[in-house]
Amino acid sequence: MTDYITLLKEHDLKATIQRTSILKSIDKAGHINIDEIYEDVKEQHPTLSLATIYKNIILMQQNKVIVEVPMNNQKSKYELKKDEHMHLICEACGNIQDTIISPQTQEALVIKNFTLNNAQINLYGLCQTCQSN
Amino acid sequence: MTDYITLLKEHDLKATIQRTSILKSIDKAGHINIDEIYEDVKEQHPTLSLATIYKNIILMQQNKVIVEVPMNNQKSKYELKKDEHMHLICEACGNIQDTIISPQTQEALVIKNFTLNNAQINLYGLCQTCQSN
DNA sequence: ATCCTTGCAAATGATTTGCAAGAGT
DNA sequence: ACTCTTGCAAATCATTTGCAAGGAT
Repeated sequence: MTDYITLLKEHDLKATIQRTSILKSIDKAGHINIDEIYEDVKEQHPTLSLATIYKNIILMQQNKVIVEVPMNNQKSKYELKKDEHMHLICEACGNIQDTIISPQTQEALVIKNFTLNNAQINLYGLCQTCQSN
Repeated sequence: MTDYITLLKEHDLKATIQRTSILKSIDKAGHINIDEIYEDVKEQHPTLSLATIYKNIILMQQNKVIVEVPMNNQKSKYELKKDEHMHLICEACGNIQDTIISPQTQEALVIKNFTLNNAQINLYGLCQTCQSN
């Protein structure tokens, strides 16, 4: 298990119960939206409010602890910041799977006259399980 | 100029003034969000309501006339559906530029055990103009 | 001790809905 | 003529804010 307290402090954020709980929830789920975090986190901390989650999601994004994954027609999900990767998003079951970006693709993302900061590669389709149904 | 009436009918939608106006607005801008469409479209059709835009954006997405481009921390933008391409999104000026996906990258997007439907490749960074400022 | 964070309730903003009147085929 | 679409206002849902009390360093 990652040490969420250290993670927060490394990014200049105070380590509160609320923040470590939110991080634990994101980490456990992999990719999760705000309402789902709220549902999850309430079990251990019934008084933790939605407003607190909103405030901290914004803060932790700014401080690069987490990353937003924008979804088509759905609420954004969030994940812990890690190396760049692609998302395979199943349009049937909503599941998101991480996949590495091949070196060839990496190269193709180097574009003339554009300074790349962050690449979002989201592939929408059907996961293995949903293909067979 | 594309014929929006034909475009709509081909996708089983009635051709109303409201819809052709929205399409014209999207086409003109390239990438545009709902509020911007509203501002634009009101000039010619002051009575056209926001609710109508929302309803039609949903409908035209379902009928594959337009495509949503989800933005990090901003309202989604919309574009006319066309061949797959990448988006170079400038984090400074907000401008979006379309770029083709190289054949090598195309290949790399063919993933085992995943049926690809639609690829969203969004590169966030600085455009040429904003680099020099 | 100080400054930051939380939780609540209220405010704001975005999106959706119901319905009667009007438009498209 | 028939059915779908529009515009309005109201309803709902999502997100943000202000503030007093509590927590982290």
